Amino acid sequence: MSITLHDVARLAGVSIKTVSNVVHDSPGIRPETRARVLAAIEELGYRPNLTARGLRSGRTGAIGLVIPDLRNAYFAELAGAVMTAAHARGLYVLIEQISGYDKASELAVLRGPRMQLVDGILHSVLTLDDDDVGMLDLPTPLVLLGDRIFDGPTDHVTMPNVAGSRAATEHLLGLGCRRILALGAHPGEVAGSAALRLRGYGEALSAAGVPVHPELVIAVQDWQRFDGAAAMRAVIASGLEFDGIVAFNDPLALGALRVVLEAGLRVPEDVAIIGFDDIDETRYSLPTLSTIDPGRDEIAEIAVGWLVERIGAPRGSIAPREHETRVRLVQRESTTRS
Amino acid sequence: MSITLHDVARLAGVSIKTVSNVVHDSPGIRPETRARVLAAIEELGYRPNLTARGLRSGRTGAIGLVIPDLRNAYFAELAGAVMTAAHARGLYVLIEQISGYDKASELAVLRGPRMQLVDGILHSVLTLDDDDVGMLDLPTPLVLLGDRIFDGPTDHVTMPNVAGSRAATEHLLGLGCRRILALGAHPGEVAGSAALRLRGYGEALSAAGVPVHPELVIAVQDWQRFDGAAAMRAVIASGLEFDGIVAFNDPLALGALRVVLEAGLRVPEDVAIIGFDDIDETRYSLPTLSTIDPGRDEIAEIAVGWLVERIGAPRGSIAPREHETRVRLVQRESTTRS
DNA sequence: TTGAAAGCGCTAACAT
DNA sequence: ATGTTAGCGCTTTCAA
Repeated sequence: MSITLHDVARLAGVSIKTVSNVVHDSPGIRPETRARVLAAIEELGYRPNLTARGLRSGRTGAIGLVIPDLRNAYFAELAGAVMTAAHARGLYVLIEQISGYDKASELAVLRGPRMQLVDGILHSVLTLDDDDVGMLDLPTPLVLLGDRIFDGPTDHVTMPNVAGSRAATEHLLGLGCRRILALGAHPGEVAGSAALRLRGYGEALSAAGVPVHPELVIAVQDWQRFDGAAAMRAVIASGLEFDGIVAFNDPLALGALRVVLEAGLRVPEDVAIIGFDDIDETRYSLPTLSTIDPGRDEIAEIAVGWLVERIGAPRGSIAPREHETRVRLVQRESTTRS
Repeated sequence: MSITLHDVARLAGVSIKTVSNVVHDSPGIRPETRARVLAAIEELGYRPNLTARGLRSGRTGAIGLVIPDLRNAYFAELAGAVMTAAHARGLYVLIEQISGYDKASELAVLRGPRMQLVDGILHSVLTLDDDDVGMLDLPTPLVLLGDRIFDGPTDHVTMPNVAGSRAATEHLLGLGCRRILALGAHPGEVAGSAALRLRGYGEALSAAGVPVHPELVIAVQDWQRFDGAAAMRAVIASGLEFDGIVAFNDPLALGALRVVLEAGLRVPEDVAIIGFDDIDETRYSLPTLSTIDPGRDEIAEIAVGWLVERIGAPRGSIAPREHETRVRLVQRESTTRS
């Protein structure tokens, strides 16, 4: 069996209360007592039992991170950032992936048994939307990430979707592009990144007085390289003319890049391409990919901070807050015409 | 406060033992009693407190996964596979990243407070080697992943490093390549993937009667795209002749691919390139990248299974086991000459 | 400044 | 077939 407070207390010749006080640096302990206890702890190699502490205190010291898929580079990088932010506050992170692409799976994870042992949840919303905010009234403190729910019952941290894709589009317009594809639309979707990024695209064109051609808005199923490549094959086969691509995320852009090059077009001379998310890979493609940096570390830092505040505060005492990170356009070779 | 066994017992008019039995599907409960208890559970929305259960049973229901870096695609994909395997057994996964590239950081994570609340640890060894196995004598059941420690005190699951790079090299030899670069060596390293993969490369050449030229073995600092690109720039600048590249992982191969193409060489016609790990990205590069599939799902499945066995068995009762996954070469465009 | 004791919610040995 | 009860290791009043 492992060493308990009692063992330490016995060796030090004090009560367990005193040992506990020493462990917690509580004030009002005579230096010599403290030294004796510390020595006993050292000698026995005592380590507090976190489970027992959790049972007693009602806290586990863990936060849950609910994300769609760790295999997706964006979320893997986000998870890394969240872990860093959490560790800085002495918390650990329990990552859960949403198993299916539907509301039932998403709610199942949030309500599931695993999220029982966390003090709070960071949730990157996948399919839920404003109609479902009622379902988010969990007993556990919650902070939302992503772009599907804005008027939820709790804090929300997001990236500048509209401003980002607007900046991306303006960047291509500045290069002289006039027939810019918007790659990654989800037709019929109202909430969600696809809708917001499409809005930014439209705003940029309108502001520049460039007509918005519906045929330049390219729908895709998913946001993987595969989808970007497939969609671009169809575009090229159809003979549609274009001179720039604003892709709604980096994998889409990389998939499109590949097909565009295969078709014998030059990037950025014939077609300028820009992505969104600034995943690591964009630095190493050929050509390197311009993109929008979503401020992942900033998102993680704010979200964890807010969650910690909520965990420490009485339920309902904090009004929902909203934070959007700053836009930063990262220009690389795919949009740099010499 | 939350609902406890007592609340349910009171409502159902039974003792907490009976409720506990129902929750655990223990045999010997009259159907009508069970129905009554189930109804009470439903009515009150009772959820067992996992912390209390953990304190009582000495199990937490969690396993720890200690990996170098979630931002690395290989480990992110491995983590996903481990989570899937763990969930199938009703366990959750606590991921920890090793903060620094040194033995102290690595041991700190293994011994750290967070690994206290797991029943067992899956550890992808980063810097420890055979000299350090003594340090792995943890109180917690442990299964090792990776290629640095083979004669450790516990189970070890690995991929076919030697056989994989040998197969990769043989594949290029089969295409007619005779001056094949080995990209990714770590000079002086004995344990670790780099040494093993270099051995496989040498074995293939020797078996084919092709001389091993030391200048074709290219050392790199790290195994990122950046390093592959930098090393290849130096190679090309030096005027060294080569007609194939066996890269020791996929990012190295992708970095090299980029530089080779920039230099005006054709892939695979002038230079055939093959990587190692089969990360998702290899399906989408231009050209797509041939690689060695390390059997990630198989690794996760076996490792979690063995860890569960160790958790359930008395300490020291299971002799160390070893499992190496099967080699599978994935041929894609970068080595397909028509 | 330190000690004694109750109890967090659960499991399991022991009774009935 | 079901009930009683003693802890798991810790925190936390309440006393001394």
